[in-house]
Amino acid sequence: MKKLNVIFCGTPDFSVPSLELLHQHPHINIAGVVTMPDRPAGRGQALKSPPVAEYAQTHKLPLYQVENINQEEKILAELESKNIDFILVIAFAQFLGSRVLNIPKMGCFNIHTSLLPKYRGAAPIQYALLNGDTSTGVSIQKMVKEMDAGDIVLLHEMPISTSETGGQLYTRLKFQAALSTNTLVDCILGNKLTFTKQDPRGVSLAPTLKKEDGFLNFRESSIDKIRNQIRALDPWPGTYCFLNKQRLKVFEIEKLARSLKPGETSIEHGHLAIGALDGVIRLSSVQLEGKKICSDTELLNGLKNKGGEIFLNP
RNA sequence: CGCGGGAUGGAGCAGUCUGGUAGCUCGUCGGGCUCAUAACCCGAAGGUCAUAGGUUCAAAUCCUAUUCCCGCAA
Repeated sequence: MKKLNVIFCGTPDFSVPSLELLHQHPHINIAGVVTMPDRPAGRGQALKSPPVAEYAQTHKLPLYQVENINQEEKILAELESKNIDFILVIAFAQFLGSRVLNIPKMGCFNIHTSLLPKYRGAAPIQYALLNGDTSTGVSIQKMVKEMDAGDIVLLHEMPISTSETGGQLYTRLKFQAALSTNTLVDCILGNKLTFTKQDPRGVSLAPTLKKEDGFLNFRESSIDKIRNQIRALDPWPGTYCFLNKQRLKVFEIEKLARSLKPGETSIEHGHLAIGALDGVIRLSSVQLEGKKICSDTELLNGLKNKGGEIFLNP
């Protein structure tokens, strides 16, 4: 059987297992890997390659690192000349213009980590958890010019456990995405692709999260909302409030059988407690800026100024 | 050299500026009180102050270098 020529577009570690399975597939030839440029990252701001770029370099795949593929005339012309069968896009972080969409004969397929048409956009995993959904999944859509609006080719539903964090779900979806990639390839090779239009009534959006989305507004939130916010945004961007004008990350909370007004705080019995809309929350695992994660009891043991209003807004 | 905080008994911290007996809140162990207790009272153990040099009569503290941890930013 003739090998299919494929271009892979992706950037973070999330994309790597899918690229790996694709690369190892006997009937696939990776004609190109497109990813973001190296960026300064982390403490010290050392230049760092995206994980997909590292994989491509290790396995000597043709690599294109570009800020915006749509503006790279030379690379576009080169890819157009390669007789590409399809393009696979996973967590690429770039929008594909019509010129790119028209490169492959079969079209461009995108792996999206929600059950489309739900949660179109950049942060579907977090939004599923923020909303307390009990299931999510992996969708593969045939890309069109509108973001995540293409016909559905493949759906795989997965249950979400009540205590699952964003990081844990991310990891599970990462490997399911790779399995779905394989299924997609099998469907293409067997000529068994089906295309299902997205139901416009089910569309919802999951726009890119900002740091401020991690701010815990106890005064105006229910306990369930706070709990979902904490697990959805763990490990990124993380959730926080303020303690004596210092940033305090919050990792775990408990419900306390006490009575406090929404926004009111208390530090009795070694508990850092604050009132939410429908009950009292204990911040049982926290981290002060520059410090390590510890329990609220440990934090209070070392705290000198234990009086007054301890939570402040930015 | 992106900005900044930190390393002190088992935990979280103070003490460092201004060098001179190792301190606080807990935990642990022993005892007491109590019907009882996560509560209260009394007592005890436990630290070569991250590492290596230097200054000094004397260094957790001042100087130099190194290692490790973390927040921001990306």
